[in-house]
Amino acid sequence: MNTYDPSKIESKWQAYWDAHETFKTPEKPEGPTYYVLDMFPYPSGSGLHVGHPEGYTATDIIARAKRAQGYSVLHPMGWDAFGLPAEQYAIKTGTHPEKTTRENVAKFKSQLKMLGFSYDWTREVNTTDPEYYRWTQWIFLKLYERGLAYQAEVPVNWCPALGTVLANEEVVDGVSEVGGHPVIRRPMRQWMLRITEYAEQLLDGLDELDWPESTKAMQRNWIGKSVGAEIDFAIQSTQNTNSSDSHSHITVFTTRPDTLFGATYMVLAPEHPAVDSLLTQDQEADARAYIEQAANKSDLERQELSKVKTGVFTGAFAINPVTDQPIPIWIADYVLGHYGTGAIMAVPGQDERDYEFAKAFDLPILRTVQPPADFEGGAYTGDGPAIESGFLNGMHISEAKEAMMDWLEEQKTGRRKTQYKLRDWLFSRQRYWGEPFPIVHVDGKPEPLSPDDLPVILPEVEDYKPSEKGEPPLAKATDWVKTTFQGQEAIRETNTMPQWAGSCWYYLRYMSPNYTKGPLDPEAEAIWKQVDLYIGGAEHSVLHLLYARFWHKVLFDAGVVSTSEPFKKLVHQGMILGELEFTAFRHNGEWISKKKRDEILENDPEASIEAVRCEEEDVEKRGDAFVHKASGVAVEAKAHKMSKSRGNVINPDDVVDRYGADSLRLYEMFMGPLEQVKPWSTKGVEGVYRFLGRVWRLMIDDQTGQLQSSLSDVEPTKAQNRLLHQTIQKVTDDIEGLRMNTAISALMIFVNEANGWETLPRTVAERFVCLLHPFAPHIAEELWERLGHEKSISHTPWPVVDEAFLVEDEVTLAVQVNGKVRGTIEVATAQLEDQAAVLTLAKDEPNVKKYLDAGTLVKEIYVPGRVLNFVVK
RNA sequence: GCCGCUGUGGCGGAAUUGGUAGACGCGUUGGACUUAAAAUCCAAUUCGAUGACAAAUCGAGUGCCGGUUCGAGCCCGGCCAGCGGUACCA
Repeated sequence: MNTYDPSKIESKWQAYWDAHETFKTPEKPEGPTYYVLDMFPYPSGSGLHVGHPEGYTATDIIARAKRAQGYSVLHPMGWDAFGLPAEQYAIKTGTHPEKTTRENVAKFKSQLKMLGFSYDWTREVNTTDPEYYRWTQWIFLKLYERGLAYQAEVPVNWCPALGTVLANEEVVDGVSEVGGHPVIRRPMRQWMLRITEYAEQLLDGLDELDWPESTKAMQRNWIGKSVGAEIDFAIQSTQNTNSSDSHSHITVFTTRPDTLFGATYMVLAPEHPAVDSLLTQDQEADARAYIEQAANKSDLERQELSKVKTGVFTGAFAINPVTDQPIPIWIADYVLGHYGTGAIMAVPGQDERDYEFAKAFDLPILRTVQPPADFEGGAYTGDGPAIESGFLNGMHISEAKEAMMDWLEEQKTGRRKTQYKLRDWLFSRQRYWGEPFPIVHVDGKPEPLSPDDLPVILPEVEDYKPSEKGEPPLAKATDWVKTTFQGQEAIRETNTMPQWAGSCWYYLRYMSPNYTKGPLDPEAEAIWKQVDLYIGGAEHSVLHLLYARFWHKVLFDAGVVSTSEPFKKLVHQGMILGELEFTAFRHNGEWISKKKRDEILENDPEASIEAVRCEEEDVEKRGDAFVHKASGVAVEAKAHKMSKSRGNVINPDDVVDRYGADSLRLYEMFMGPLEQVKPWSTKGVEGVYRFLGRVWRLMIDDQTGQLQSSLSDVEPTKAQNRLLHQTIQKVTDDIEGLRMNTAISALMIFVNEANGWETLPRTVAERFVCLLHPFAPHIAEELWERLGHEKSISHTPWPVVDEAFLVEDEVTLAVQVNGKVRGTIEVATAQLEDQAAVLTLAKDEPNVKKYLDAGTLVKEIYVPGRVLNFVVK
């Protein structure tokens, strides 16, 4: 083995690491600790795609570098293995999901090992393992005990095709996120978690987190805090309402109490409980028809039809508490039943939606905030002095709000109120492959099991389908369902928990995966506390990350953990797209430009347009666009998402086969910034593969397989030391900042330079290998061994920068005239502070002199060591 | 619409604090080695102009328009485009 052959060295070192438990986490860490975590994968049947190794390589580099820097590192991996695909496969084929899961886990694990990640595999967790989910159930009991888990009959998103209820977050555009099946609303008895109780804390906690701004913004948006007031509107008594159980008043929520004088009508959601009692006889038929219609609309229809406002008058009136005037009460589906009180005061003068509705139904519009003179729109939502508003007149919005809320509270007809968009978490699913609830029902009343009765193990069932009625598959395990509780007959809860449950706390289990007295060992918790760095996809910005924060805060309040947030720093890796593709378009046999195509499609979405894939050599760049050489039309140049149907999927196994794991790792890190979306380039992989070949030949003579004769035990020269230490500094800083692409660039610069050296001092070579090792661990181990070391490089201390070597004798200084560089001068480092000498030197530079002579020197600016600028007129 | 992010060569991207724009890699071109090819190595490569060649010099240039500054890819104001999220949340 003389030339660089990744297939041989990679399997060799993977076997070595396994045999020596090289990456075992110290049980009793000394010195600083570092917990670096990947979002654990759902082990799907299709195996790893190239997106997985991106984040995993980044965390692995951090883990390896931190170990070398003397940290005790916790770097584990596991499986988020409950979930729909295995269950649907079971429904189709009858294969037990446990079997599918076991096989998929084995496949994933071997693929991860193939990439050389330094996980401590002795800490592997699997959410479907009864010894894991017993603690998921235990945490549920904690939630129950603290009043945070309850049952409710709620309208839920029922998906007939999947046979289950979905959380709001799992419904996208009215269809299921998984599979794209239609979803309808239907009331069912469900388990709920009171996440709303933690809304304020979940919001506040974000401020202290080192997370992407976009993710924090999404969570803030999701929690949706609004500060305002509740206002009670009395119902005007009339003889002709049709019900006797009359509501005496209706409460609305508003963020604009300052506009109360402009509230000219009121709107209830069709689901509002007071609707029945308000309808007058002449309005009843119309109103009931409308309510019926609204109830039957799916979410999708409600969204599609939302362009036009619809509604119906109830016949009843409410009294505006500040004007004492009666205002009509309407029903409309633009008011949501589940937000606020399900009723609003409509202020068409200052609210776009109310304005549209008022226009459509000819309701009075009153402006109570003075818009600027040039304002032309309908509703004015900006600031201005209050008008037509009695005691508020002249006040601006914020002042008027306070004054009105004070008045409402004095009158006892309203109160300050904070409202959240966040709703309680629908926590049950009618599925088989999930955690059973530790709950039994005695005479219809839920009873929590004792922690000693855990785990409640998933029973075997004949088939995995839910019943027609929507009963969960577990209901079919009749022997299991029938049980006793404290001597009484009882039936078990047959719902299971959603997939999010297991991932809400897995990062805690890694700290003490075999602990039997609780979800985690308090001693281990005291050591690791929280995740220092968490890397995973942005698609989990809200769901997983919000739910995990919620559970963590509950566990904090319960005294189980000592920190209030689970993930200190969070980074999302960007998606990897397919290779750049050029597409030309043809319409009726004629080549058309991309722009033309868009125009045609806009007028006629059905138009038949042929997309023709072009090779790179058939296109050229002209101006801003790429042009098809043969026809001269602009083509589309785009990297597309990888997909089977497009045929642009890159399989990591193939890349490893051809170039090795080190090249795949290195390439994925070299592509660009971690967080960024980036197109794949197979040529790029070849580039880093060539780099590793150069590294190999820098130290190994590929004729003989021996160490290069240039390698010797000599003292490094000044220049060699400088380059080495520059590289150490750059690589160390860049790893810390997760700038892997520029760290690799620094390694390349080193090798390019060192290739030209007659001798390569051994100490320099060794330290370079140390720097390379987190990125390309296999080749680094092999070179380290060949350099004569017996112990793995993984435990070799990280090279330290010696600043003394970074100092140069001479620096090149740019000399500008009027901000343009006109020449450079060499200045001895010692002389840099001597402004007069530097200026003299600069003025003598021939090209600079030319410009100085052409005008009058009016100003000299010198930033020592940086730049010199002459201003000439 | 609203929120967030991003616009730099033929391509992926550097420029960490306002101080020589284009590091590093890909591609391309030329050369060396070779009977030849592969592999490898060396050199050039933002665009344009001047230059026989070269050295060199000049002009333009970081999505667009304007501003601040001795100096702007970076700061400020106004746009445009793309990506992601969200959408009657009162």
